[in-house]
Amino acid sequence: MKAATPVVSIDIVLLTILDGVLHVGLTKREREPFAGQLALPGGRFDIEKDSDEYDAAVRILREKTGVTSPYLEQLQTFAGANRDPRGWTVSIAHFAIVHAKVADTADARFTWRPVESVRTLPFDHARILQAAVTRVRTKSLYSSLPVHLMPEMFTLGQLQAAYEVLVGSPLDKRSFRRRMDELELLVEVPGAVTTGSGHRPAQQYRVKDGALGHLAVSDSNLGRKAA
Amino acid sequence: MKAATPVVSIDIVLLTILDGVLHVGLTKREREPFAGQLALPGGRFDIEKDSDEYDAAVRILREKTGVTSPYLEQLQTFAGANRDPRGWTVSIAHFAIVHAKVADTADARFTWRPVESVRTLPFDHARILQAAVTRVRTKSLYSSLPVHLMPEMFTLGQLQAAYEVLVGSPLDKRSFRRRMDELELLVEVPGAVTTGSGHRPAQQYRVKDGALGHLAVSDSNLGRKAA
DNA sequence: CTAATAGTGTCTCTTAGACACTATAAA
DNA sequence: TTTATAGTGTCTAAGAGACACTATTAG
Repeated sequence: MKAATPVVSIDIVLLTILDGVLHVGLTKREREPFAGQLALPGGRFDIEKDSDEYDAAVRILREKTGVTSPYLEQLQTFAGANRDPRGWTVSIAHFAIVHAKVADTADARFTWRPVESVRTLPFDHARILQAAVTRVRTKSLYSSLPVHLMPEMFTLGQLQAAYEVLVGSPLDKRSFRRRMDELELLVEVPGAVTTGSGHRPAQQYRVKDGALGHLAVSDSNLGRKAA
Repeated sequence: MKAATPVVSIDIVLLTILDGVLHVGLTKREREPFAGQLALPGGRFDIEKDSDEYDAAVRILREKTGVTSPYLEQLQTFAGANRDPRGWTVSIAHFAIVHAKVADTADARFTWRPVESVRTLPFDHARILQAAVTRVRTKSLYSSLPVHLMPEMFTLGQLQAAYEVLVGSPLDKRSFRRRMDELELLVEVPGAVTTGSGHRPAQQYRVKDGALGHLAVSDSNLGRKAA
């Protein structure tokens, strides 16, 4: 343990919504410490392959989970002597968001767990998860981040449901639609309408070309109902 | 160059306001590469002394600059193959804010430069500086971050001037004062009044006990005048 | 008296939140 | 006909921005 420089790794908090509940993707650890336990997917830099930390995060996410996320962002770096029993370590934490369809394609090694049901995790992964969830909830209040939870086509009702899961409270339907309209982020898919649902069909939307990648931001409170 | 794990360091963007202009603190590099050039102060972890990355940043800031900042925050981690000619490196960037009086106490090795006049810096330090300035400006719009640029006692006029430097545009005096009032962050210092200034004296204020350390946040736009 | 900053209220406009009914399809 | 969701307009209240004058001190 006399390495002059600590070991650096990347850990990824992968989030999605399944059955209306926020889930986090976990992998079973193959090695000690904590072998066999569920933990955040992570890995080391490959200084041959990775040109920067974003590259590395994309590669690690793909290799460990089979998922390619359209939304991947650096969260925060956690470093210290007490987070890993092997000694001083550094973790550059990221978070990623995928929609349920992509979530289904994840590896078998991979498990989705409702965020609320995850009590303990190895290392300081519970703290990292906590930080990621807080960040996602906060960003959902003032940005279009939740559209990344949507498949290519979706209805406004589905999108509102995603916002509600992330924000954690019900939103006013008309205020929500007004806001989405003002963001000018979505376009109707002509003729595409949900069907076979036993009620009035809904117009489907997709994200405007080029509008994804940078988040649309607004000052609004999304028509969140008061407590 | 075959280290399996990259070298990790901490770099710090230290900011203050001197003569009404935002300045960054730079140190002359003693070693290659870029020996003799001005760069952001930085250093390596000391896994004996530092218990986490915040600890390390505090220590490095103190050792390299002689400054102890009441405000120090992790900014972002920059990693990659092309940021340092020696190979793959990782820098956990932080930013710190001090008021002008503290700035004066900095080491002789240490130089303050107007942010706008800094064109090039070694490594990717120009990019790190850019990111820090952007973060500080953004946070100034909706939080009380600029009070950390103030000495213990200060007038509302001085505080407004600091906000204006960070935000980059003039603020409406009455809207600004109303906002400060609503934040309930400041208290008058009884009897303390500026004097000898050739004009009406001003009430001095200090930050309320315990109110520092977490930023007061508001949704307002600070009475910023429209462009 | 002049110069320079401190300090103080009100109006208006924008924006967010609250609210209820009709429309449409499947069973 | 029932059930379930889609879709649509307006009012109101709160908050932010804009605005002009008096007060006080040093020189």
